[in-house]
Amino acid sequence: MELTNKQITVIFKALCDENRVQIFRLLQGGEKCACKLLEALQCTQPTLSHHMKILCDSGLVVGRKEGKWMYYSISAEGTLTAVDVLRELSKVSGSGECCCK
Amino acid sequence: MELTNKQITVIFKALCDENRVQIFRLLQGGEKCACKLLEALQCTQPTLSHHMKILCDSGLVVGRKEGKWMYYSISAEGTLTAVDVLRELSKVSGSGECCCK
DNA sequence: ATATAATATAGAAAATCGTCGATATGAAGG
DNA sequence: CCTTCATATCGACGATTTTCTATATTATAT
Repeated sequence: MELTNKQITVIFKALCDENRVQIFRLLQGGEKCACKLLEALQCTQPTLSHHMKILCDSGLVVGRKEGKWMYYSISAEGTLTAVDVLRELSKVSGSGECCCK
Repeated sequence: MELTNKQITVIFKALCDENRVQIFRLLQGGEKCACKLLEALQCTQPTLSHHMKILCDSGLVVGRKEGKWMYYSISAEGTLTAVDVLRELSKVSGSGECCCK
């Protein structure tokens, strides 16, 4: 896959904000319409729209338009990628022949 | 485990910055002294110190003091927790009985 | 066509974050 | 004790992010 450092930050930026984590948890209950999320979220509609854009850009969430409604859900592919990236980053391959003595 | 939304943001904030991802990748080679990281990082020493604090606060990295040197390494426990949190967040348990029709 | 309803975009204010230079802390060596 | 070296903290500044109000877009219904 080989993501750049920049691309990695875009993924994890999605989970850097409390509101977005809360949205994520709401989506664990399955696909939700934007209006349902808005009810739960104590913020204005443009603010929700902004957060949904960041979540979708990260690939962790996908949106689907149906008529005038937007439905959002957790992306199985996106979250798998994120877990992979995190596990890859966690791999330590060296012994750490340090250093300044 | 049961982390709050706030605690989750602290974990992923660690990987929201390109420099910190780069530091993480350097630590994949094993424990490194701060001075080694500084050489690789094109930033000032206070900036590196600031990033290391955020990385340690996230639990993904641990620091060890030895004399006047600080050694940093990837935390196996912290990264496992992070992967767990991410996998837990990715679990969809509902069908999404939506919604506004 | 016009009105209504859901969502997105633009632009600005406020808060947060990343960065720096200056300085403080703490450990080792003369 | 005094100096030197590695790292941490402080205070400031610019950049980015979050949030809002106002407005635009797009789809449905009358």
